[in-house]
Amino acid sequence: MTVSLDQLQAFVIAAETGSFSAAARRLHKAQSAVSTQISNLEEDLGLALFSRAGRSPTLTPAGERLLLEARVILDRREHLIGVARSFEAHVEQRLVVAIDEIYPERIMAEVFAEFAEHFPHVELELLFPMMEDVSRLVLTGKADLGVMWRQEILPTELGFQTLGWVPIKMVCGKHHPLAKVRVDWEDLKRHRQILVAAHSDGPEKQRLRVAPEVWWVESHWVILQLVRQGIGWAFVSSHVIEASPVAADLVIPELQFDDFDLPVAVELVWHKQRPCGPAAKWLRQRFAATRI
Amino acid sequence: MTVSLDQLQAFVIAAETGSFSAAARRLHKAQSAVSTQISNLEEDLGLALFSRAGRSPTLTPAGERLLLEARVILDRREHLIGVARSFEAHVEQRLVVAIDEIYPERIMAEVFAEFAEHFPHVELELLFPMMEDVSRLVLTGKADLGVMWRQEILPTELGFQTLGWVPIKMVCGKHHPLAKVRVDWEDLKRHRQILVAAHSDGPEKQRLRVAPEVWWVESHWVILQLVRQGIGWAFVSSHVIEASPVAADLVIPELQFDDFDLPVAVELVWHKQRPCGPAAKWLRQRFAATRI
DNA sequence: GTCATCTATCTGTTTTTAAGATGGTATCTA
DNA sequence: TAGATACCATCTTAAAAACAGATAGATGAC
Repeated sequence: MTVSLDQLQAFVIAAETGSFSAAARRLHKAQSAVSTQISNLEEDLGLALFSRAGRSPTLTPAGERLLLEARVILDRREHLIGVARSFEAHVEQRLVVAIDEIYPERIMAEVFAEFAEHFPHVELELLFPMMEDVSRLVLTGKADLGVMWRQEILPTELGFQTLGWVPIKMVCGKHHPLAKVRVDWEDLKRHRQILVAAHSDGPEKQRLRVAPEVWWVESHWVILQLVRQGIGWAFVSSHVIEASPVAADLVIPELQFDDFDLPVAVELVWHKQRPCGPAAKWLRQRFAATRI
Repeated sequence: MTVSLDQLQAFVIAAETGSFSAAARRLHKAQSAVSTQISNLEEDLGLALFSRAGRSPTLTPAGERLLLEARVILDRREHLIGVARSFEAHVEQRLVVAIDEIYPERIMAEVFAEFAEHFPHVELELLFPMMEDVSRLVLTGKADLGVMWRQEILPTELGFQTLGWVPIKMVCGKHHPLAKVRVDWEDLKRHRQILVAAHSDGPEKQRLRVAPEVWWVESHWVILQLVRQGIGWAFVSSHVIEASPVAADLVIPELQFDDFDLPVAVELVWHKQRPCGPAAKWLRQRFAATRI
């Protein structure tokens, strides 16, 4: 005879309830069944799991230790069944989501925390490319879903939906010449602008370009580091500025022209022809339900 | 009906052999048994594990995935049984070994590699205290076994056995005044000696003291760093010097007096009254079998 | 002491599992 | 193309295991 899952189940429940009878009740079996199962298990293992001295059985040291192992095995069975159910429901084995850094991290974390609960068996890959790179990844099938800035021209193969608007602020370093003046449009043109760089070369890349002199940087966080050093000014979404460790050294100057806080639309993007599995569908709805 | 270990076993073996019949032979069962077990498992999980199109069954994508899970579960069963056997054999759950740094690391690594194979279920804690601290740990029960320098006065509660002799060399930095001369005993007294520091204050601590001016340092590796800087000279076991990343900057000067390479005896130490379990016994024998 | 509750064990029954036999199918060879 | 071989599914029957129910002994609460 060999250690079976039923034996382990009886063992674990008995250890939890502290009584074979109670375990039998919880398992909808007769008390004798549980009693013999545990007895058999003990014989198989060659040691006593419970001490039957008193009224109710108590775990021996070996029992304590093996209880941990038994729980692991039973958990793994649940896990296996969960994975099987995912297959049954045609849940994706793997989901790749590309998200622009302008999407607020806090909300993202909430969404994916829930996702992990609903789809514990889906392997998730999160990419953080820049701007148009998101749509490129979705277009080429390297990502299943994308979250990105609204683009004027989006390939027709892609479906999209607006998630909300992220306010964009002009930001510069504490000691930058623009830090202390009311800035007008011409002032911006006179200083170096630091822009988000994307791998792909599209018209979108230039949309926020104001100054003739620009640097391209592939990370918002690095941009803020550069801005802090006084190397130039930049348009950055406010939540990135707030969450930045260098926020204290940054200034959001007053603007002379019509209160520029250009809200940028954030879009959810997917490929129309590629069918969405349940996990992707759920994510789409969840993202859409959370207005920024 | 529920997923059972026998089913998983049949599944895994069938996947490994690529044939239900072969799996049946390996399991010493009839082919029909394996066939129905896998069939039942598939029904339980609600999906096909194998595709029966061709001559021999091949895993479906779901089968591939679930094979990993099944293997984990079966491995954990083996593990559980292993832990149980340890209890049966009264193997220690946990073993604490205190080892002086002068014991050669390479040998130590070999010994514990073998130990891990023989006693995969024993939780091991390795401590590296200095000199007499080893015997203190063994004496107070904080360690089960100790490996240390021979001490002149060892508490009578401790049993011990010599493992071998480690040659001790006098070492100094490349630019130290002693580096270029034939050193005599009086020379040593004139320069700062760097000694191994122990937490406990015993006579042993002073045994290797030669110079009036000394520093105490609790790590051989740090001692060599200091020696390299020319801060002083030290007695250090040669394997520590050789294994040191700063070996190139160190010098072992010629000695004028009777070829000092004071071999220090390395002892295995245990507490006489505390009974040794199988794991400790094995370790003692293994250490003793390996002469340094 | 009495009562309620627990566990171990026995007994007969039910369920599950295994083996053996059979038939159908794919693959290889002559 | 026919035959041989190895494979899997299925059916039937026999063996084994698991189960419920009953009972007896033990423990702790009152």
